[in-house]
Amino acid sequence: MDEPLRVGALAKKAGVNVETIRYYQRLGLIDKPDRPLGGQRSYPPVTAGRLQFIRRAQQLGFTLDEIADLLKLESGADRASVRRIAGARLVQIRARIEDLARMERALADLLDACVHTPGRLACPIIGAITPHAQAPAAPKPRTHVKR
Amino acid sequence: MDEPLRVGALAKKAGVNVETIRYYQRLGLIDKPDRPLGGQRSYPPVTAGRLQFIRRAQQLGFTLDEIADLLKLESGADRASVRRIAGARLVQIRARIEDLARMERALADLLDACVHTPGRLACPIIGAITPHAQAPAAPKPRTHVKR
DNA sequence: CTAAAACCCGTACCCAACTACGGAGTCAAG
DNA sequence: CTTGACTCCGTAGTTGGGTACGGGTTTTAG
Repeated sequence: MDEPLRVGALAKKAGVNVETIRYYQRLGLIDKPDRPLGGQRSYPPVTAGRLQFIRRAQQLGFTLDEIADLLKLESGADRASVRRIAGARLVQIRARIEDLARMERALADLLDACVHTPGRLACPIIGAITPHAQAPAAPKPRTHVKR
Repeated sequence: MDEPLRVGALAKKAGVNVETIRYYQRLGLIDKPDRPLGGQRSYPPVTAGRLQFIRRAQQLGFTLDEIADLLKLESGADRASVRRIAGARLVQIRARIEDLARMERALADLLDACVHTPGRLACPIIGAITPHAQAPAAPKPRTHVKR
């Protein structure tokens, strides 16, 4: 159970698409073993572990870029760097959650209002979105919100 | 204050990029006024309101596709359709929040563990991601997870 | 030995929401 | 009447994480 695998077998073992493996190779996330003169590459079984590392890190919200960094630190004792990466990601995740929570509240309130508004009045959802004549507009016409 | 505007002025008034206006025209979100024989288009000032409608709807989490639908319903009394669109978006937003909340908890716990683990032990973050030798692998070798 | 399966590789495409570019036309000021 | 700002238009690039295609080679099953 330690024999080398070819891409197809490796992909099956790790539960990813063959194309994904090739993609990760292009990104430098996994090694590309030498090709024996025109032949087909064979991968050490540990590569499957690397692929699973990547998948788990993705589930924790890391980007492939960050995962590349984490892989460099994988065996190292550089916990400070790992914490830095994880901390940065955590901050981003929290910011995104707050963003979405704001949307959720606003939208839920509007839906509620819509349900409880008598039918012949205007829809509160549309009302909330529609600009009412001379609104003071943006006090700060700043750069576009990067969504 | 009701004179027609050219794209540049319209863009400034609405706080968006000129290119964005052209983009929305391609998508059919805003009208493209006729061009007077080789000349430049002029827009009625209400178009700025339409652009603000779009921006506000975006802030509520609607996609441009959905916004196109909402714009069709803008003046209509079809509250049921508006509620359907808003409801669907709300469900998605909530699902995304739960996703992120899971990540947040997991990552926060790991960071915490990392901080409270003596330095010479392995980093718990890396440890959590690393596949530990012969894990039972996937109990369900199912089709590729559509992420 | 032959045909099917699997591999290799480059390239192009997908999603969303834009942004950028470049050449040509137009418009207003000096 | 020229300069410079603005507009028009099609096309292409961006980000992130892949997927798809197609033609050529290699391996493997029968």
